[in-house]
Amino acid sequence: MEKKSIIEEVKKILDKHLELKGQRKTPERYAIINEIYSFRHHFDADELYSQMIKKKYRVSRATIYNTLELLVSLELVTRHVFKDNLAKYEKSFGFMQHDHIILDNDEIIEFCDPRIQSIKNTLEEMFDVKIKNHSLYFFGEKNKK
Amino acid sequence: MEKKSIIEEVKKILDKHLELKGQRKTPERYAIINEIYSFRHHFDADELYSQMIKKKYRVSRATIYNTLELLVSLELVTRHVFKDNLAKYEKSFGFMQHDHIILDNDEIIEFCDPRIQSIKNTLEEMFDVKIKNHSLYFFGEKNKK
DNA sequence: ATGGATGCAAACTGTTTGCACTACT
DNA sequence: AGTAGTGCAAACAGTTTGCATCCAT
Repeated sequence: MEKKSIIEEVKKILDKHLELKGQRKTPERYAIINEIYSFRHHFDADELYSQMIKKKYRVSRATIYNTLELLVSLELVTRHVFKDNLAKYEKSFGFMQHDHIILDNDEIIEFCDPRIQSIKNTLEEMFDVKIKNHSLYFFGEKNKK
Repeated sequence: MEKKSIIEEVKKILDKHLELKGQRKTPERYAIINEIYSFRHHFDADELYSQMIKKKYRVSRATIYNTLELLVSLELVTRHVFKDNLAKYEKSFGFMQHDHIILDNDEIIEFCDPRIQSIKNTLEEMFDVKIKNHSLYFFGEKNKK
């Protein structure tokens, strides 16, 4: 049994979803997810757009935004709002879920803490709600040594 | 010894700050903080502006935004971004600090959990950073009974 | 062939900025 | 009197929308 690469699996998930929903398998959708999974870190809509234009793809901002929305709904991409009025995105399939520390110099530290899950569990019970996701950012600065 | 009302204390803090920094004690600044502390829940810049116009104050959006920024920096007001592209504000002096659960129907539940503090402490030690504040939102929906 | 998806540009929305005027110190 | 702060409107930036066209089915 062969291990599939992440991008292969991701495309398969997209494929399945499009078939199931009767949506079209346009080349743009695959080009965009391909590009997204080539990014190492966070990116914004315009960075994605520019990079695709530079690589001679023919895409529009509208399609970028449409596709990002689709991929976020499939949880293949995660959306962040670190600063105001600028959504950042991040590939999120096959990677460990994590939260972020945003430093003054715009450096971003990723971390994972199980206590956030236990807070979630407490809240679900306490308020009789189903929690679907969360957004957690700590803001700070490096200690001078 | 007499107990001061919250709005009195808040105005005194603003007063002290303005004196210390040599900034002017304009009537707009006091009118705005007065208005803010009359709101029971979260509000956005435009709600604040509209309410003040309705009450026949003469203020501009520029001053609203300037003053909100000032008050946030003094930690007399807290700024949230529940949805994109819309900052919400909330009075924050003399009230217990808390985080939020945002439900699908836009209902907002406030909660307080000490584990978030302990996560903060862990992170400060682990990454040698000083964390100044955080933003935590859970998103979910009410359970059907 | 048909209508879902795209590209393009214009519209939109919350916020910021420039500038002339006002009023606090 | 001098200048920080204001009101106003125009500018701005990221995102959304309307519409003609295209192309996956």
